[in-house]
Amino acid sequence: MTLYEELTRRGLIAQQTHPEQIEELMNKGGAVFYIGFDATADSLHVGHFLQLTIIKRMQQHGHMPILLLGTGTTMVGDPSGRTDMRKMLTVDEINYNADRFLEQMGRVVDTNPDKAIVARNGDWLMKLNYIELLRDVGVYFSVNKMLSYDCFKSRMDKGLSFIEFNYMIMQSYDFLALYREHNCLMQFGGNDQWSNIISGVDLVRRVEGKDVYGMTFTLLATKDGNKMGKTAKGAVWLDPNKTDPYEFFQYWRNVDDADVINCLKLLTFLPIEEIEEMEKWEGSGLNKAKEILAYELTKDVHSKEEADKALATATALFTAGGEAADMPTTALAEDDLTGDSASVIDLLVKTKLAPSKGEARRLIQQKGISIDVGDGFVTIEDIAFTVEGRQLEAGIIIRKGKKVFHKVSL
RNA sequence: GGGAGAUUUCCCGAGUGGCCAAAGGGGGCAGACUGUAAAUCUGUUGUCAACGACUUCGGUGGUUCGAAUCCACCAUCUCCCA
Repeated sequence: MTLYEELTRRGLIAQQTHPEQIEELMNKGGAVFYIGFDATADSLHVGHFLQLTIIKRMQQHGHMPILLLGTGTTMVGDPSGRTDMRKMLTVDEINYNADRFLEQMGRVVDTNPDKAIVARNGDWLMKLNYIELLRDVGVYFSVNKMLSYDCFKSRMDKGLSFIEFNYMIMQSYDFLALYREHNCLMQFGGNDQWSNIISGVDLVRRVEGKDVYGMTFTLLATKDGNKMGKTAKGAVWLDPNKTDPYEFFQYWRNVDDADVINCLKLLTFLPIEEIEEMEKWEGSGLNKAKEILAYELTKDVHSKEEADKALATATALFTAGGEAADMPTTALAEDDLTGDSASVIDLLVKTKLAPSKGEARRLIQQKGISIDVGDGFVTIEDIAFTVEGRQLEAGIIIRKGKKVFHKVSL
């Protein structure tokens, strides 16, 4: 099976400008392509991870990726898929974020100079001269056409500032710059990048008279079209300090039945045949598929050790028997105690299981809290319940609802 | 530059002087049912020393016994005209 066939079979390909040429380039090997990453946060998220898996697959087939860090484009801010303007970031913030990106990328793809080119578009975008740019590049952009793109249409009533309107031009210029510098022939990205990508393809054709190609990948979304990788608390980050590996594991362990197979296909490196086999599993059998998904992703994003630990912890907590080694833990200090004990309410707040004491009270009243001081979980019924200092020294486990476990020690 | 309108709790959105910690929906959290799923039903969703108190309705000041609601100024946003 060729790489192109595999991507197709996994349902990864969303849109492409020149299907035959792209397929040919991909099957031949040695193609230079790029994917851009705007440094809008200090960690990558699962959407970025999907792009990274593509880069990895391409590397495995002997292609040369350009990892483009958007140090310049982030100064402008991509309006695609947004209903309001992004927060403006400072140069320092952007550079800091870009460095974090690069660190994290190294865990998924090969960033060695002979296997990948790392570029920062700030290097050329920041040097652009306004009038020159208008004359050299601006002439090729039709405002009428730009306005007809979906990414701008949706902003017509909400308002769209000129800076955001220019984002597309910046991204198009990147393609031109990378084509000139590295003979880069393809740009990939998430499907929300389609209009930015095709305008880059257009620009290179108009300026250089050269056909370059663009392809987008399916966005990671649930069956009913919601973005995946978001929780009430925010995004699911790849940075273990922002989303700890156990939480990361749990996120995937808990996806809807309807989404497991899709996630396996889009995000994991498991052979497609194996996944298609799982597609036949039904009902509670899918539980196993979710476990596989969670394990595979934790392994690919963090490490095999972290994945093993998370799996062992989950098994221990949910099916009993076994050591619950890896779970969020809070270590208390002596002065967190009142006398020689601590009230559950305080513990809930200190562990951040409850944001306020009122919330903590409510949880207890609704029988949502149970505690294991060494001999199994007991539901706490009394708001004034306290835990002894010596019990804390031995370590206790607080359980909130069904799925949230937290260890407390002294 | 001129005119019209908007700004409410996590989000949307009601509320136009006391009955407002503020309807309704969404989302979140918990309980039941389950498969660590979905759907459904129930409870809950500002803070606290909690049948009470305190802080909130863009900001600042004012009117009033009493303001999310009225007035003034400021800020931000949208629309229309130039």
